[in-house]
Amino acid sequence: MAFGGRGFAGRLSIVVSEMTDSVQKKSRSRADGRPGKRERLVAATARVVYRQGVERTTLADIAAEADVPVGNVYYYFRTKDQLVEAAVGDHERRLRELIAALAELPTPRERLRALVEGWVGERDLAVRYGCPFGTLVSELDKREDEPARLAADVMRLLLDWAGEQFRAMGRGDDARESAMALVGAYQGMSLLTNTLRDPEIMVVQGARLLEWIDGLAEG
Amino acid sequence: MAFGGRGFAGRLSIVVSEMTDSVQKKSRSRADGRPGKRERLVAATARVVYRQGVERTTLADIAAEADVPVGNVYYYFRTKDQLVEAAVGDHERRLRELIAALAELPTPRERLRALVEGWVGERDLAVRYGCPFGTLVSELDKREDEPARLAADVMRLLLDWAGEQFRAMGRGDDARESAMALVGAYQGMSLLTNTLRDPEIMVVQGARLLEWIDGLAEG
Amino acid sequence: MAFGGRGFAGRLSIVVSEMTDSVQKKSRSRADGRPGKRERLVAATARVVYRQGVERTTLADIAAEADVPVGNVYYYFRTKDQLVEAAVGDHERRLRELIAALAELPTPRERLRALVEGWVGERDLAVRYGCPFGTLVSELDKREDEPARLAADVMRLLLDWAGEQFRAMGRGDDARESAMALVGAYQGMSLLTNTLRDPEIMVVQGARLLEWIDGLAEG
Amino acid sequence: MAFGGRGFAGRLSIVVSEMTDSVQKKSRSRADGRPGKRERLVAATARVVYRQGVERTTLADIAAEADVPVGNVYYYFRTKDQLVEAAVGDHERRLRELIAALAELPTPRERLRALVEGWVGERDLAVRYGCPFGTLVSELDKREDEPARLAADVMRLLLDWAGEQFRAMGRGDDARESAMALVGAYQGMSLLTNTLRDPEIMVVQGARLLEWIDGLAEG
DNA sequence: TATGAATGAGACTTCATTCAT
DNA sequence: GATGAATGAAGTCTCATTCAT
Repeated sequence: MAFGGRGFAGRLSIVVSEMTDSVQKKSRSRADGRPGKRERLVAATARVVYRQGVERTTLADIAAEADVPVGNVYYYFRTKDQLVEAAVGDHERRLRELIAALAELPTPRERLRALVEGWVGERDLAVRYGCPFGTLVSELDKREDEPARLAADVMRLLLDWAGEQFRAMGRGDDARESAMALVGAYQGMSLLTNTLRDPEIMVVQGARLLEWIDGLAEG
Repeated sequence: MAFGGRGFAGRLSIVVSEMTDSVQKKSRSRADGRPGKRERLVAATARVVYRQGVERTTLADIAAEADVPVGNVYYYFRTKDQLVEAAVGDHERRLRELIAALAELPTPRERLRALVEGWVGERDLAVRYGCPFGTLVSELDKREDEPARLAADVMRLLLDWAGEQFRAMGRGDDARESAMALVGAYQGMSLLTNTLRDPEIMVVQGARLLEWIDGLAEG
Repeated sequence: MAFGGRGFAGRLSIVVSEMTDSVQKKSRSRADGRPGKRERLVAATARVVYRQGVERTTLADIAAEADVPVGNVYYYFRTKDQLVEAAVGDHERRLRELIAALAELPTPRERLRALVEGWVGERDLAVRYGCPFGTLVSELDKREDEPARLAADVMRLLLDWAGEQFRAMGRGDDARESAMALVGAYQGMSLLTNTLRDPEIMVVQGARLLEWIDGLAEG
Repeated sequence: MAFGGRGFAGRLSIVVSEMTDSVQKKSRSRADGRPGKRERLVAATARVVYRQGVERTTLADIAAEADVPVGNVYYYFRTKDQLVEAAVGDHERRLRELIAALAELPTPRERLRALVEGWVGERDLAVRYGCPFGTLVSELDKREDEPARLAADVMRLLLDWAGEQFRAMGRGDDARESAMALVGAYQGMSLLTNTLRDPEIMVVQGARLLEWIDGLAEG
């Protein structure tokens, strides 16, 4: 899930662009001007898996996207599954960054609004490949292994955060229910946007969500 | 998409059970007491793909599920993709049957309610594997081939039907928008139900949808 | 080898057309207006094998070309090899017909000339698929089984006949050698015509052969 | 095409033996005493295809002949066709080597003679499997793909070279025609030699070619 | 650490041949 | 005799993983 987007005063744009850009040769998290291979591999996995799905993605694809020799991948990750787990972890990292960014907004209502606006802002991505995290979860949910469990945890993180916002708005009774509705609606509209290749769906459904949020009484 | 469920006076239960049962050796669509192999293969594909996803499903899996020798599969389908296309077609068939069954209800509101109740009725399936059609679509959406296009068509069929119901309720202005919200909500809650392995999500979110439908003014 | 062609007063055109035409539904060697299935299968084999080569030709290809159900082929021929043998036999039959037709010409020189002219007349076939018999022989020669042996026999038949003509021209000493030169030249020019897809090669090299034949002293 | 043979002062024997020998474990183009795998695979392909034909040759055959695990073949060549293309390229390489060797002879007449003598010198090979290149071309000519086109190019290379020799002998008018006659004759006699399993055919027909070459006036 | 190369299990697919009716 | 369907061996190709250096 590109959990947030450009809507929130551009603050989330970097988070999103990570999902968009391919090999970044000029990052500078290391002396030689590139992120470490481990990071490159994780990011590459997230990106390629987003485009192709887990099963259709080969290690060769990932290695190529990360610009790392295939044989070298195994120095950092013992199996393909560990790479997938790391990619899930990457989604968690982005989610946490998003949450941190949203925390700067004064009210829970504004935070929720910014979240939705971010989603809508990413609609062009959703048109082609759906929700980066949702489509991954959907594929992993068929399985019952570590990657699947980790992915569920990340989903819980988002739901919990959203629940907290609703609670902070005074809706203690149905906070969790509302969180489910919010995130569920996002996942659903992402799927339809992707299936019908129509970005307007995100716009219209996003507006419905904003209206709903605005209409919620404080407590 | 197990498009409908047990909720509607049990009328849809057969439709749903197709997705649940495994090899049926005692069907009777042919003299020897079994459905034709072609049908068996299509149904088997839909079932196994639902459980494992398209890419993780091998022809051997399908052949075994259909109780057909692997080599024989190719007498009926020239490629794995054609099998997937046929499985998508099977989802369409089930959707059309569901729509036909719902047509017997007197008002659009009742039809929409029955649809939602059907979904909720299937929640145990959703808990383990998500929406049979939604998860398939999610996987196929990464592709740009015939199976993907066919799947999109089936999704459109459901959206169009739902749109008609809303229109028949006098909501010409936002009929399509409402259809998107309805189907999107179902897809979203199916995903969350599946991810969190919690059937209650379907119950609670289903109730929200019913409330929403009930609250819609006629025109 | 389309052993002869249109050159010889059109007499050989039928022989050749057999190689060209596809399914002939209006032949009348039987009451129902079609040749027997056995004949159809043999002719179809010769034709498809000519176009595709032995190994690339499947029984399904042959059955389709002969308009015979696949399962039925085995009533007439126990194996694919027997079909190939029969096709070789078909080439022999055509060669014998050609020889019989040529026998009507008064002198051996005229007979040899007619043979060459026939070959040149067939050049458009050779451009696309080479010599019908030569390419078959070339493929079978790698093998050491019955089809290969039969094919060699047919080649011998042609060489023997040509040798007789040269002998009848009084060239007892090198009759066989001349026959080899003649047939070899034909095979070679067919291959080059086919490889370069240039019918003019047949025309030019055919003219050389005619000159050579004309220049041979009687004894 | 074992384009040349032992006739030319033994100079071409190595070229030819490449076609004859099987797995060479004691070559020394690398430190470990074996040629690179890529080379081994190409050579093995040329050899096995020569013996069995393209279609009857499996990757397993090639891998075994090259002493390489089957799965490893695909590290070097992505498809069987690419292996065939490489084998065609190998024939081209041998042809170029032959041409280079022949270039050392002072006159075109001697070069053409040496070519023919080389062919005759290889007759034992031709007896069993025909012309290594001609039989390959014959099979590929039925197709219309890259291997077929490449093979045609190699044939053109030989024809062009031969044409140049005839031209250098002053036969500008019919140089190309003579080249066709020469190469065609070789292909034809190779086929007959192979079909009848008689090496004498090469001797006798080779002698005819030499006589012809000798009899050609300079200009 | 890094890397090209190697490996083998297993996937999809084809097809000659056989079977049941 | 005729036919659709069935069968299984074998072929091509992919890919996660391991190895040797």
